[in-house]
Amino acid sequence: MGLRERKKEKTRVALLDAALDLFLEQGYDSTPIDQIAEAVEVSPRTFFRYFTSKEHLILWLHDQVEETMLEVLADRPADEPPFVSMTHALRAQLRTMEYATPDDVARFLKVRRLLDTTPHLAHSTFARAVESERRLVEAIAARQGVDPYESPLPHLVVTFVMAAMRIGFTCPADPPDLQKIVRRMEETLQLVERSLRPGWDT
Amino acid sequence: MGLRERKKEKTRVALLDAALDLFLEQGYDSTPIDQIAEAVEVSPRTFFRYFTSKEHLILWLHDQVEETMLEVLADRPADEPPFVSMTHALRAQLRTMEYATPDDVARFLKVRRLLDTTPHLAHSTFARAVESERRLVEAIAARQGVDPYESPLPHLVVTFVMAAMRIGFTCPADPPDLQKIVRRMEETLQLVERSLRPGWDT
DNA sequence: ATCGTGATGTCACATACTGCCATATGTCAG
DNA sequence: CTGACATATGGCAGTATGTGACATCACGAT
Repeated sequence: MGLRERKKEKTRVALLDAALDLFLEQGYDSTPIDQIAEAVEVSPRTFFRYFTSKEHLILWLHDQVEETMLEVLADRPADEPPFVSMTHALRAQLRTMEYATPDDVARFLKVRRLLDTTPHLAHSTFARAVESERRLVEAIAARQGVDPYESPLPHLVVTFVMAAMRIGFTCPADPPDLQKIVRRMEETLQLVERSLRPGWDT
Repeated sequence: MGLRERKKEKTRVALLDAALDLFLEQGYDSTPIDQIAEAVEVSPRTFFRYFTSKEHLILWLHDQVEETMLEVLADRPADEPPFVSMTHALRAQLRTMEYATPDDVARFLKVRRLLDTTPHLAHSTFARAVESERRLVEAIAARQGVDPYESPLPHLVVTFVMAAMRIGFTCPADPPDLQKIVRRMEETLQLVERSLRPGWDT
């Protein structure tokens, strides 16, 4: 990896970390872009070349999650029942979270805490989650060769599985503990699996 | 109802209708607030006294839906299984949509068409939907006397039922036909009911 | 008729973003 | 090592969203 790319990556992480700390310290709305740019000694104009908007700072981690889930989904055998594939994709993500680096864990928890105090950001996050689910639906529908806007089944499969993630994420972080969040997601997923009638998705 | 209130209501609807027509004509992003205010001969500052933001124009109808669902939920007998109460709340909403006034139907379909061409607005709408679900979860949890952040059950109940609404809403409106949308929501809800194992929510 | 309350308009202002062009810096070929 | 190219960055000007403060006007109760 060239010097250029490394430098860019460094700037991106620096902007993210500076922003998270400033947000937690003095509030999201009270932190202008200029201040974030100032903290990492970068022009405000440059900020928008790394993140399309202020919100995007918060959604960026989320985008990474979506990406890995789509990759796992693509690697599952094509003849596997879609619900099972989805549970695998979610569990792979849970494992990724369990074994994340301390820095990543810290960032995740900072975002999590921020969402508790800034409803607007929570909304954006859920909006992005819905968007992710739409892409997952399309992936599953494509694999089955059905039109996702004709059959509701792919949509239901995704909704049922992702419910576990959303519910686990919603429980208040007090104190913030990633392991606890992951465990709750796993428990909820098992509850969903138990609640469904065998063969419901055929 | 006094003249004052009637006038306010008239202004609100005028702003909404003018905005929807302008948005559909020339696009959401290309329509500044000033133009909407100009169209109903009101100062831009006044616009923000009726709608907290440009997005709020689109979310306003949605807020009405949430309100009626919460009311229906509150009227259901306390000993009814929560999942059944939720299905009643949703079906009440479906009936409201079926028998809406032509003006309301037109507004609904305009919003629906707008969401197809403006992803950003679709995101906001879904974010608001998640927020509504949160309030429904709290209502159901309160009725059962459980902490919604301890037990995942109220959350699952709401997610499962509202999935039908979301999926029905998502199908493309081509041509826009409210009856078709309502029918699709009802079908999906029945599919959800069939997919769940009896007694799953106890 | 009049007075108080609430709706509206006007102005000033902070902040989020965007386009444009000049400059600086990494990259690669010779 | 050097020059040419590509790309990242900075600065500036401009547009749009949203907010606070204050004056003015219209409705409504007495």
